[in-house]
Amino acid sequence: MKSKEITIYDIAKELDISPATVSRGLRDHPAISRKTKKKIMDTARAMGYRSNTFASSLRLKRTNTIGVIIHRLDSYFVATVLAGMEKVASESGYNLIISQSLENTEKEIANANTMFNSRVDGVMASLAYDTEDISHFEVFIEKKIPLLFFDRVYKHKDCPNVVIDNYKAAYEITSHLIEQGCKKIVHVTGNLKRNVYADRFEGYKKALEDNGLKYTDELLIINYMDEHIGPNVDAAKQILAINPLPDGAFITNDAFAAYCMRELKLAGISIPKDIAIAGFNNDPISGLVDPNLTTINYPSYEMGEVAARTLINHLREVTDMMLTESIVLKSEMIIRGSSLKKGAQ
Amino acid sequence: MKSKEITIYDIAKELDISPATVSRGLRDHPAISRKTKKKIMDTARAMGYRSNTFASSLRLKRTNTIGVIIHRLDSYFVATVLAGMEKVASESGYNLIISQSLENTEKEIANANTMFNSRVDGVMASLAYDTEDISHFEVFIEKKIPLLFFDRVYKHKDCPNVVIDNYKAAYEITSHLIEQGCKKIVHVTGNLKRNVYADRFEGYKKALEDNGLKYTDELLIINYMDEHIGPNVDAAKQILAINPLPDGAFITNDAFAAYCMRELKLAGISIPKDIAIAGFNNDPISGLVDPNLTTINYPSYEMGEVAARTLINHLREVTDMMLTESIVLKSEMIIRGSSLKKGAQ
DNA sequence: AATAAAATTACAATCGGTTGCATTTTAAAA
DNA sequence: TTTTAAAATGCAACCGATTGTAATTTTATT
Repeated sequence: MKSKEITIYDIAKELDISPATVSRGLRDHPAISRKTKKKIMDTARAMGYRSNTFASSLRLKRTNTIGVIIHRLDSYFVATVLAGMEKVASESGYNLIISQSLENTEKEIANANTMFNSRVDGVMASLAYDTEDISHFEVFIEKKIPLLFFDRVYKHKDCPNVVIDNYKAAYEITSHLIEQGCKKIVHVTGNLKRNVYADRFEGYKKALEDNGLKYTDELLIINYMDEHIGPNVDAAKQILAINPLPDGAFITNDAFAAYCMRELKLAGISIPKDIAIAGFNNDPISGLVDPNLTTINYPSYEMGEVAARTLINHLREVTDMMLTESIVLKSEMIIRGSSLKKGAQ
Repeated sequence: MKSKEITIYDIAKELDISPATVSRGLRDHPAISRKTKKKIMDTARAMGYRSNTFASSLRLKRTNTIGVIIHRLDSYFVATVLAGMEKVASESGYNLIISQSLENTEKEIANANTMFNSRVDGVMASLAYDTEDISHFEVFIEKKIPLLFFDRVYKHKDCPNVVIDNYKAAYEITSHLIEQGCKKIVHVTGNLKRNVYADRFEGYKKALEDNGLKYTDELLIINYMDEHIGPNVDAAKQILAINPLPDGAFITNDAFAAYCMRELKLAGISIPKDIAIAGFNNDPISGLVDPNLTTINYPSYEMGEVAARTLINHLREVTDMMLTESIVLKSEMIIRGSSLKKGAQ
């Protein structure tokens, strides 16, 4: 004998008014008098009424739900972005539906379809490792469902994106390594088709060039960049295989850099004396490894907040996000022991 | 001119049959002939039909959505649990709505209400740091919406929980410290009202007792256990303030333990020689700090999978989870350098 | 070919909230 | 008191899928 669900019809009957008035009263419609509104509100509370979102969504064609597609939940960076998004969304009365592609394009396509069928009001996405064709996102654009990319973005005229200046950050941190005396800096990074890695690579190369250092392909180590394959030794091994040994390494992920550092240390390399290391993200791990890791502070929580706020404001027609091409957040270098060949500053 | 949404009525008109047949055809109802079904399916695909979930939910009183309430997304442990949940849920056609309490009971209450109003089919929750009264969850129980707790659980006759044996794990790791020669072991942990911390505390005390060591309140350091307050030095300071200095520490969170280790090392303490350290969770950080941290492997991803599977099977009436009181997952100790006073094994 | 049985398909009500427009009530003006 | 305007409320259709029951068609049986 489950307690029956209360509807506006029940409230209407109770107060002997029409359901339409109840509906308007509950939504604070101006055509309803103060007095009636109060009666309705009170009765609704007393009877334990809760609005049926489906009936409402069915009528209004809105869900107050935002879909988020990310590559994986269990990454410090992603979890932090999500935390920021969730905060803003929940403050604004939106629910978040989150799904992970696990770096797999097939799954990303499936997720996009699920979101589409769930009729989310908007979508925030960060692409999987090797997604190139984004036609699975076209459905949103066609149906005018706002779509926004963050971090791993795709430049599309109908999709704003929220990013940091990866090029500049990479340029800056590479320059720092050079300034510390590095002459041969390897770059460990991910799939160069992804904007984040491509931009960092360009920044890195430009810094070398501007400082009279020559870039050769030998210096580029492409890696899967997965924090979760556990102690990854491949990259470290590849570094060690280079002859003569590099004296600097710019690794585009702190967790990954931490694993490399461990392997290098095990191989008897001294950091930063033999090789100076710089990471990316300002993962908490960067402050815990020995020596502490020089890195780029990536405002992940803020990125989540900004992305969510931008999308929600657009949904509410507060602002038109389609006027925006991209939002670039501030990032800054954090210099720590792992790169200080010249000794502490 | 946004393309109009296709409904079963459109398909019905196109094929000159009734909407009822279309509905049944799409859901593979046995009363519809093979031939008609095929026609319906093909036309639906051709016309770009997508089912309207609200209309369906309104009718069926189901949402295929599961609510998850956690304390915070940006915690390694939580993110990993969520990853496991998301995997299982998405495989089974369920969406996950995730909201974080940020360790705040007020927000947890608000989240529970949102979930309730969103009419989730079921809920998985891990309690906030100091939630004691769980009456905000009673609505689910009253409305027979299955509710399951994981990790930070609350024993309630209508709510199964998924946990590890915190008592045993703590007993084991404390015994290990003792076996390594520790005579004075401090315990750094969280709010003892939370089962996870209470159970670990009991296991720790029992291990001391069984080995003839005396427990005194001086050895207990209660801390907020937040990985995100950044370099937390309080606990480390408190340890250093104890006279004579302890020779062992069991800290119930790896990230937290890592921060403590850093502070202790800065204070000139040698680990494990002066103080042996043990953590909890098997956070990746445990394998990166120096020395590597002895810890308990907490099967977080598996916990997420198990919790989600249990709830979904219940929703699908495959199994009746209400027959289960709790599911205890295996955990095991991982011995690493931070606790090996007697040298590597 | 006639009839019964089985297999398909259609009708119409339902789920609960929303909203354009019509109607009633109340207040203000004449 | 009557007229008119403004404010408040009600009517009824609609959103799209589902389903019990009735109606129709097909197939099998004699």
